Amino acid sequence: MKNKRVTSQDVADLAGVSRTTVSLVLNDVEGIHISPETRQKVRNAAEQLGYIPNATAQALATQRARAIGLVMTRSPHHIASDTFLPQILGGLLDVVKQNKLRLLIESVEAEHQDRVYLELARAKHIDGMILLTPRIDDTGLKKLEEVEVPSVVMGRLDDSNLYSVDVDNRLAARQATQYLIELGHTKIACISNARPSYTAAPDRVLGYKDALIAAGITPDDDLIRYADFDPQSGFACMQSLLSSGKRFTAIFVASDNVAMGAKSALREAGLRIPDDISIIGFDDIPWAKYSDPPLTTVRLPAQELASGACLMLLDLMQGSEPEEMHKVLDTELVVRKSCRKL
Amino acid sequence: MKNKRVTSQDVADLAGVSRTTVSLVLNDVEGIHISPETRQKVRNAAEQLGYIPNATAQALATQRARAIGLVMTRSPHHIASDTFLPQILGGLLDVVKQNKLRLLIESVEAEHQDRVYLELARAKHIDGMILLTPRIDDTGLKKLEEVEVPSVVMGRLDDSNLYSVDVDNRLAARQATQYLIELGHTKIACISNARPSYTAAPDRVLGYKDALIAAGITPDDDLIRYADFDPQSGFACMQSLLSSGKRFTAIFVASDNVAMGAKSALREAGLRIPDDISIIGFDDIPWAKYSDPPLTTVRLPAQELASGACLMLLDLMQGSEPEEMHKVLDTELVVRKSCRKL
DNA sequence: GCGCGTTACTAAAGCGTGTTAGTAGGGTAG
DNA sequence: CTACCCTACTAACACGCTTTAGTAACGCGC
Repeated sequence: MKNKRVTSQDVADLAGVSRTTVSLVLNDVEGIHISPETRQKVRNAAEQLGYIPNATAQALATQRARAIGLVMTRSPHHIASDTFLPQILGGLLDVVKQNKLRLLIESVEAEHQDRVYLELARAKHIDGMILLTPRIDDTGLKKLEEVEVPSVVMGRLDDSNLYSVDVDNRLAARQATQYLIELGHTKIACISNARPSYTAAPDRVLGYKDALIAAGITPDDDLIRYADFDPQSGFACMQSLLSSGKRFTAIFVASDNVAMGAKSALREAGLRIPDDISIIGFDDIPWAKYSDPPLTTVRLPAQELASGACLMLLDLMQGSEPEEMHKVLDTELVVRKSCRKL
Repeated sequence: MKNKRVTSQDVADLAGVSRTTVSLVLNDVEGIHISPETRQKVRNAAEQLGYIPNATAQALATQRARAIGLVMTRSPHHIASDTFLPQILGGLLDVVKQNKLRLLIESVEAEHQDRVYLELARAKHIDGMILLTPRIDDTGLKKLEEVEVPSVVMGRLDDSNLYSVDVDNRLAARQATQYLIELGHTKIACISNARPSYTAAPDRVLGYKDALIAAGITPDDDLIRYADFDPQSGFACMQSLLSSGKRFTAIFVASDNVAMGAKSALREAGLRIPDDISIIGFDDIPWAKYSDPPLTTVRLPAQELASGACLMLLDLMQGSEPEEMHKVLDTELVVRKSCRKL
C-alpha cells in the first residue's frame, strides 16, 4: 500500500505539468525549450515521490533494453568449475557499469542452441551478446550471423563473420612448449584444456606441435590428452599418460585449472615437480602464483579480453564499426618454479 | 529487411484470426475455448513466420520480468578473484533455467547502495533478487525490507526480516577449530575470510574462539587476522602472523581461497605443511582437493546454497510463504592431509 | 420461439514510457 | 497590422503484448 508504484504521470500531476514534460526534463533531451523553473518543479516532484522510471516500459518505448547478455555454451556443472569466469565477469561488469548497462547471464545447452540464440536476440531482452567459449559445431551461431543482433565472440571461430576477441592460442602454446624445449626437454607431453570441439583446445595442441616440429621433434599423439575444463579431468588425463608407459620429462597443460588436477596425479604417483617432471600451464589463474611450486604458465589477459569484447560490443550497438574485426590480445610467458633445466 | 520484426499481429493476420486468439493459443491459457483447428492454424502461422514474442512487451503487460537478479556487494576487482562465484552461478543457473527465468548480475559499490537496491527493485527489470555476501553496515538493505520486492539473502543478516539461506558459520568454524584441538594443537592462529563488516567473517572468528574456550584455551587476538577474500591478502596475513613472533602450530583459515595465499607464505618461510604447521581451510573449493597437500577444510554446499536461495525466491515470487525464514544448510568437515597430530 | 448456457472468438483497454506533431502566446520584422 | 519565428509546453500515438469484457452463433429445454 505504501508502495504503490510511482509513474511519470504522478510526477506530472504533482508538478502540474504534462507527462511529456516530465519525460523531457528527466531525460535531459537536447534542443528542447523548457524553463528552468519548470525543470526544477519536475525534479522536485520526482525527488519527492521517489520516482524511478519503469525500465521495461522504457525498453519497450525506446526499443533498447540497455542490457547485454553473456552466453555460455556449457552446462551449469561446467560453469561451476570454471576458474576463469570470475575474471571475465569482473572485466565485463566494469565496462557494463560504466555504461549503465545490465548484464544477463545465459547458459545454453548443446541440444537446442539454434533456437536459443535467436530467442535471446529477438526477444529483445538484450541489445547485444558476448559468446563465451563457442564450439566449432555450433550451428546456432551460423544462424546468428544472419540476424542483425550485435554479437562478439570471446574465442575464435573459423569462417565466421562474427566479431571476436581472443589471444593467439596457437602461438602462445607454441611459446610455452618452446620454453620447455629451451630448458632441454625433448619428451614433452600435452594435456589440452577441453574437448577438441572447443576451438581453443585444438589450437593449443597445434601450437604445441609447432614448437616440437620446429625443434626437430616428431609429435607423438600418444602423449596428448584432452581434458574437460576441470581439475578432475586433468587428474584423469595425467593418470592415463602415466599409465601409458610412455616416457616424458615435461608436460604442457593448456589450462591451469586442469593443471591443478594433473599436478595432483603426479604427486600421487610419487613424482616431484619440477625435479621429476616439469609442468607449464596456461591461463595464469590467480592461484597459479600460489600453488606449490608456483606454476610457470602463460598469462591470458582474462579481464582485458572481457572488457575488450564488451567495448567492441558497445561499438557495434551504437552502430559504429569497431577498428578490427578480430581483435587479438597478447599473452605473456610467466616463469615461476614448476619447470627445471634438464 | 529480411529481419523485419515479427509481431503477434503478423501471426494473427496470417492465421486469419485476432491478436487475442494468437496470445491465448500460444500461451495455452486455461479455461478458454478455442477449436483445435484454429489452434493449429495459429501454431502453424507462428512457426512459419518464426515468431518470437517480444519479452519486453510481455513483461510490461504481465508486470513480471521473468528474471531475477544476483546482487553482489563488491567491486569488480573482488568479483574477479571470487572462487565461489562459479559454483553459485552454476547453482543459480540450474534452477533459473528450469523455471525459464533469466539471471541478471549486478555489482553494487559501497557508495550508493541505498538507491541501487530500490532502483533494481522498482525499475522492475527483475522480479526478485538474491543478495550475496551482504555487509552489516549496508543501510540500503534496511530500506529494501520495506519494499515489496521478493529478496533472499545468501548469508546472515542480524535484525533483518529478509529471508535468508546460509550455513551456520559459527558452528562450522568451531568444528574446524575443534578438529585441530583434537589433534593436540593448543596454539592455534586464525585468518578470517574477509573484513569484519561482512557477516560471515566475525561469525567464523567467533566459532574459532568458541572452540578454544570450550577447550580451556584463552583466545589471543594477536593470533587473529582479517583477510580480504583473495589469496594475496592471505599471503599478507600469514606473513604478518609469522613476523609477529607469536608461536602457533596450527591455523584455521576461514576461506580456502585465502588459505592458498597463506600456504604460499608458509612455504616461502620454509615451513612445511603439515609437518611444521597444520592448516585447515573453509569452503572446500574445487582446488582444495588438488592442492599440495590436499587441504583439510569445511565443505560449504555452495551450489545448494545458491539453488536453495533461488527456490526460496521463487516461492516468494509466487506469493507463497517459504517453509523457513532463515534456512540453514549443513557443513561437513572434509579431512584431507594438511593437518597432523601433534 | 424465448430465455439461457455454452462455444468460439474479437474489440479494446490497459501496462508506462518515449517521441512526434501540434498549439497557444508573445515578440519582432516588414 | 500581418506574417513569421521563437519559446514553452501538451495531446496523442507508438511500442507489442496480456487480459477483460463483450458479441455472435448455436443448441437445448420448456
